[in-house]
Amino acid sequence: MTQKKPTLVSLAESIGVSRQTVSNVLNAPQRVKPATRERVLKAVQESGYRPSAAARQLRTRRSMDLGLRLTPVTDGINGAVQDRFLHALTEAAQDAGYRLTLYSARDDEEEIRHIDELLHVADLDGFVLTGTHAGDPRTAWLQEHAVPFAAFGRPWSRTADPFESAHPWVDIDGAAGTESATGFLLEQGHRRIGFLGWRPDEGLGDDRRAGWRRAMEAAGSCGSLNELSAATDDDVAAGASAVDGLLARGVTALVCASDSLALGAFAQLRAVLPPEVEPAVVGFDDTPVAAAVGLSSVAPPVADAARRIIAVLSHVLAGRPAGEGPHRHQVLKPSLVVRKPYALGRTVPRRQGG
Amino acid sequence: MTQKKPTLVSLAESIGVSRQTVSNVLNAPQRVKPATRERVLKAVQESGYRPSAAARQLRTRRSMDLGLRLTPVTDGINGAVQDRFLHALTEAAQDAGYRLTLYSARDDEEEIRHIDELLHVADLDGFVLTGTHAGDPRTAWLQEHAVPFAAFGRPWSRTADPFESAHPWVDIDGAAGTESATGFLLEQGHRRIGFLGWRPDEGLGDDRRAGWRRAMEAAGSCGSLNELSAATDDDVAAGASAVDGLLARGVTALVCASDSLALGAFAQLRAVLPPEVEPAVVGFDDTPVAAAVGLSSVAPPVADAARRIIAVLSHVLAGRPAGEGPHRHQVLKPSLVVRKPYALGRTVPRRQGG
DNA sequence: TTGTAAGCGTTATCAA
DNA sequence: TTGATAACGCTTACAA
Repeated sequence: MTQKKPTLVSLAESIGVSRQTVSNVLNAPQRVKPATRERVLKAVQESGYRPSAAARQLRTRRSMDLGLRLTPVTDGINGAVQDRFLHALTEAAQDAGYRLTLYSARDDEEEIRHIDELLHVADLDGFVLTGTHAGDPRTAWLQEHAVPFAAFGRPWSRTADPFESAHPWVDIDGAAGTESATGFLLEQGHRRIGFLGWRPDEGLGDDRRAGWRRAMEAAGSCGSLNELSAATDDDVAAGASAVDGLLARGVTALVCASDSLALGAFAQLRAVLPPEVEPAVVGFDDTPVAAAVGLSSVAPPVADAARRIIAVLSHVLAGRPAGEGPHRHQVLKPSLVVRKPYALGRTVPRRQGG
Repeated sequence: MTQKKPTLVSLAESIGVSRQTVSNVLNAPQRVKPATRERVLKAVQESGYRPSAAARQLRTRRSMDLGLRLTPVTDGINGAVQDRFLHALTEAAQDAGYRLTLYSARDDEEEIRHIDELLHVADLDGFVLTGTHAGDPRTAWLQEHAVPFAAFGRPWSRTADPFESAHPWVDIDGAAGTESATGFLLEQGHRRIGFLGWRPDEGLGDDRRAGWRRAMEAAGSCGSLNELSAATDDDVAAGASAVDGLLARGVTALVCASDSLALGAFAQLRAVLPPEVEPAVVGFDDTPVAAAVGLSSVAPPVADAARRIIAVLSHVLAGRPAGEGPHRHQVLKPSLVVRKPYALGRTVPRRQGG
């Protein structure tokens, strides 16, 4: 039943060639005479021989294994993005001949320790970084130690140009996303469109806010833009409680930095507005929650991003020159998913705790 | 900057002992004289030496690596369970000294091919199976090939006793979950409580239906139970469209086999019932969507399950006898999370009795 | 075009 | 208690 696994040697012996010939057939077929090549390949097929990754790794110093940190699911809503990303990344890595090893870390420092450990112990070939932010210690560490990696997220910095960055990265154009969301609301006739986002972060959040601002300014709404913008924590309750202030300033529609915020805002608007007025809210990330409650949302092409990340990273790992191959810095445009809200309820959402 | 990685040999030379002594300090400390042991350990610390997994694996034939399939996120709602499970599993594996390798497969046959491949190539020590079902070809294959594994999900079968199963598994007691959900609705005064589930599957779905049935029978509702039960696909739309038929049969409250179904049913009830009537619906899995919408739901202890799976599996892999150590077959009771619709973020968890 | 020799870093075996 | 020797399965360099 369970057959003993053939090795290069046992296979070579069984067909009367040296183990080197078999290795060549697999790694440098052109060096082997077609006739013997055929014979060897047939034997490989029949025996089900697969080279041992450990042995190969020991010799070549390449593990064909990539590392990815799994961040704790904070909120469950925005966590869905990680889920989709992970899945696409697994498939892309698999297709490219790489395996994916997960590790879990609470913060950047812990992640660095894990990377260091995995580098020593398992000889990982490279890493995929997610959630890059201003002053990210991980990119610095990896570059210092000459570890190949690609980031999902540009290197946020006020001073440096991300397109000059030494490491490859793929990112979503958040600004373009909120810009098109704002454009959509403008088309619907809204003029005082608010933005509900996070506190200034020199990163993701500011980028999304910038897109809204750009669209508003292009539409001629200058001057009072600051008062249409709110900055809070990233959860449903915070989204709900920010709404009243914005309404007081005459806001009739909202672009949000996340689906969590959007959902909170949406629920609150449902509670406050007259029943015949449909709340005009657009979220960000197109999570299952948005789909479930019928919330419009900006949909980042995470699966595409994952594939591109593997493409650049494996290009780098193959030792190919940076000039050819996939672009080392890519910004992907999100799309807008427009939905009609379900009638889920009219109750007032409340802030947890106090 | 980047220091050259020390090896067993270089480390041994640097302190003037044989490489074997260093190896012994690490793997069989009791065989080494305390004095030298100290000396070696100190050198290990200072040099930051870590044994190479590949070399060790080549020698010991153990990879300290476990495999897990990542199933495609079908619906996004129920997928959240996989996310939580994966996270807990990663941490547990990490803590137990194992690494986790992911692979993606569309169906059981493809999974088996991947397992076979990973076994040959990467010498994985074991696998974690999820989503077991009646007539599962994977368990058969793994047993036939003597591959260690543990399943999240009992071996569903009409004939065989799952507790007699040869392989370890951990499962959620779905019936207990729906039973307590039904009990909760009974307490609220409902009498005609419907069940909205999937078509008969000799597995997960039937189990959840059975719990509802048990609670209803215990409450004296015999006879007409079948007409209170509906079976559909597992998505929001199907949940919504099943509602009318159930209402026509006098159902006043619903226990659902998933949050997708529950959400659909809930939305439909909101649309159909008079505004002052709060729909009484309980979902299953306690997904972020349920939390966001304020839907009561049965919460399976997935994180706990993940930890227990790693515990049994690593017990098996350590070659320990089945008699001692963690139980090889474990059924975990879910809890019921009671929410008020749209009381966003405000949850009242209830403990499940007995 | 094919075969031989050496070595990747570790642990198992056994002798000192 | 310690150390020498021999693998584990593979690839690289070089010789035939």
